[in-house]
Amino acid sequence: MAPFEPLTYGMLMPPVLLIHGPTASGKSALALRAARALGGEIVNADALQLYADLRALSARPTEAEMAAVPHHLFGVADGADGWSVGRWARAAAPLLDEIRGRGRVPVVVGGTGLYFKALTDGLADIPPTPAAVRTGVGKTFDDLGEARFRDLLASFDPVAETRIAPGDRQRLSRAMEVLEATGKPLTAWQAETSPALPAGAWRAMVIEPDREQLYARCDARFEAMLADGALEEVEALIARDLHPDLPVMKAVGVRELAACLRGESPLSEAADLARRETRRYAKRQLTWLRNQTPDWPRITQTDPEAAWGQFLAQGPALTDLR
RNA sequence: GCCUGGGUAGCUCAGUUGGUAGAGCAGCGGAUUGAAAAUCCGCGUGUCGCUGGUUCGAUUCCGGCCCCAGGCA
Repeated sequence: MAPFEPLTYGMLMPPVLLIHGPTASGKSALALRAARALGGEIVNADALQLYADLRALSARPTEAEMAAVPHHLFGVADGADGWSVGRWARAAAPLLDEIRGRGRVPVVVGGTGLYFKALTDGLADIPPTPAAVRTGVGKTFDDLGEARFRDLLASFDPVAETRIAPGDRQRLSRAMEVLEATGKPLTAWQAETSPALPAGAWRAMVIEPDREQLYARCDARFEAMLADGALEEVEALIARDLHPDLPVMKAVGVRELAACLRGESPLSEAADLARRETRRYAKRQLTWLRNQTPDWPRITQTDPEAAWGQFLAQGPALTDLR
């Protein structure tokens, strides 16, 4: 791994450290360890830890942990207010600059691969689309059916239509939505993308534990979440009667625990299903890591001390990060 | 010890009138540009309990053995 190249802007700005890994892999603890070693501040890159509503179920760091080291973008959003990659990136980019400007190392940690990609590869600079356009497009999709919807999309943005897999209503709708809201094809926007972080400005690592061990940790952690009040949390969340399409409502465990609270299934069954969904989620993350960040250094240890040692052993000297 | 039923995929099971087998669930692989804990695509992963026999060929038929469940002793 090459040492950091001098940054092109600002002089001697500390680099950004990115810590990515599947759920329950020990990311938060490692981030804490890294932040302590580097004089860093932790920045959340997890789509669900953004929301104030889900403390236990999203495995957000504890109050004590957040007090020990500065933490940013944890629990800052209201569940009724759905965030997106774009919104996160618009909040994170200036924050990273600000932290670095103070001479501190931002330690970006989370399980949302797309968020990291927005940093390292960039995100198309598409203006937010009005909610009305989105609902309208959804209705059009229902009215036309996928085949005719695709034909319509293809007449304006054939590249997008070809690229999107069969049945992927979400992406087909998004392509149409951007077209309608901006008058410009999604793929044209995407072609103009540039990274938010310059290539030499960051160092990354991926925690990739043995799968069996990871699944066991997922199972154990769900039990801990229940003990930590996850059920009560979901009860409060469903009492808000939010729109089911909002990201908070899609967090792993919400649907299962809500069914249990409605008396539709015993807790043991809800927990079984939630654990299964957690494992599936972890598997999807592993697929992302393997294929989207193949050249990021691998950490196999889940213990923070051991993991940090593993990182130092395969990266540049600690001084290069400071 | 005897009788009956059963041993086939990780689990629950189906099936093959003899040509090495298939469902559900679990699982695995992949895609991923503003819902990404989302959304979508793809894939049976197997000493058919063991061992002899009959047969060109046995998971299937026959014998023996082992294991599990229930019943009788």
